[in-house]
Amino acid sequence: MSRAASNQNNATSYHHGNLREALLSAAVDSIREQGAENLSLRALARVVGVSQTAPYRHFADKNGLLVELARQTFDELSRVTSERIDPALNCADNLLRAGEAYLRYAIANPEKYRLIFGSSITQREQYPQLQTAARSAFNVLLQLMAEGAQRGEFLPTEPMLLANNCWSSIHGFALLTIDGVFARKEQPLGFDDMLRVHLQMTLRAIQHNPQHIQQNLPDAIPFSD
Amino acid sequence: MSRAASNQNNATSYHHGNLREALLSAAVDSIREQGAENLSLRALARVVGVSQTAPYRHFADKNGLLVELARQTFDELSRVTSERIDPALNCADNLLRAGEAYLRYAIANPEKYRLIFGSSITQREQYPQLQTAARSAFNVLLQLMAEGAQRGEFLPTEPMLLANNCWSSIHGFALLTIDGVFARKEQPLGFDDMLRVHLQMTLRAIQHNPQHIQQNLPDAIPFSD
DNA sequence: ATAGTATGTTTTCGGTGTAAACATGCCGCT
DNA sequence: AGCGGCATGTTTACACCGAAAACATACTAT
Repeated sequence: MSRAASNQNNATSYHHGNLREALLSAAVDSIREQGAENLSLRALARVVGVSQTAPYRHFADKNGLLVELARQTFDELSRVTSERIDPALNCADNLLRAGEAYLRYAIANPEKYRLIFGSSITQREQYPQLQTAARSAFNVLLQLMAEGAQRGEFLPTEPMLLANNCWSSIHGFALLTIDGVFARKEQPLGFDDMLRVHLQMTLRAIQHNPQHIQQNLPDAIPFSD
Repeated sequence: MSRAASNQNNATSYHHGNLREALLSAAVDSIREQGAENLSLRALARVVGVSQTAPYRHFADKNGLLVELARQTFDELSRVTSERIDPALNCADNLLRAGEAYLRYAIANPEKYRLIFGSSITQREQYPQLQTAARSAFNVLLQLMAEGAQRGEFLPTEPMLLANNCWSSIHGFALLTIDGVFARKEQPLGFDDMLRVHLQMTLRAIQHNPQHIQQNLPDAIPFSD
């Protein structure tokens, strides 16, 4: 609010006043439209109305800008998932709720989701902020697994193994959906039902008590006979 | 063998004689080393020893070359998975076998695997050969699901829903592994065991009879107590 | 008021994809 | 055998990109 707001969009001023945020915002628009692969710093500069090298005052290079976007995306993922976890509910339901939030975020923001996992960003290991944000997002899941295992809802094994499985399953579903790989016209269900069925099966993979399975399944998975 | 072989590597000949295959081979090397994002047609031409626009005689554009590589990769995936399916075995075991072959191929060829799903290739819908190859690979899984459901090994629901779940789970695991996202030093198991545990859980998600679950699990999933 | 510094610009380099016009030489037909 | 057409490769050219270096501007703290 202090300086940036007082100066933003003043066409005659030499200093933009808000360039960093303006670039990030334009970058989000750009990757939404053409993907992170096609992001051009020069094009961003043009959109924002600034010289082609001005972005380098705010980001070491193109990769640096992408890293910042990815960091924000991990934080948003942490938020939407942890928001849906309610300590009053059991872990199975919390997994379904957080999983659905995760998938809906990924599918609503496909290019941002691709960005945080894809290979557009290089040398991730050199950006500790990025590692930290990613780890925080994973910890939401890991903690849920630990609690579920402890409470006997999930298999009594290492929470890391449970988390790896859940994350793989949900991550894979997100990407296959985003990439349009599921042949939509051949699907027996609409997308919302598909999503819930997938999450139910994902839960089933790690649930401990078979009677839970018998109780839960018929609600969500349509049987053929 | 006919003309290409008789003329290959003749340094003095104007015509390369083998350019298409030489480019594809060089492209595989290149994406193995630097990823598909960094593939440069000009660099390929240089490696092969040909002018920078010669590749355009064999591929409409860079995307066309990548599409051909992707098509080959899908075919290889179809082969390695279907090779491991043995009609004499039950469907659960066949899923574990084919799943392991799929994962090992993906992990041994990370850049090729990324290529076939990532966004390096654009306008996939314009390449029917690519769609066909992808569909063939998926059909290996889909047919296994149909048989498993019919035999009562898997949940009695639409094979497509079973296949979506398995594929998501295995695909997600492959990508998280390839992308180095699993924090390796925090894993309680070595990679081979991690892989088998994941496949067991993936199977568990769709297995019908709880007693199968009780039988199968202790073999592969280490319990904490 | 002014010095220092953060920010933005100009210029320049080497790299890329790819279109257009041109050169070469293999293959089939007479 | 010779010749013409066509597949294949080359030259040249253009517009774009990331990024480094030297320079210009104006905000901020003293």
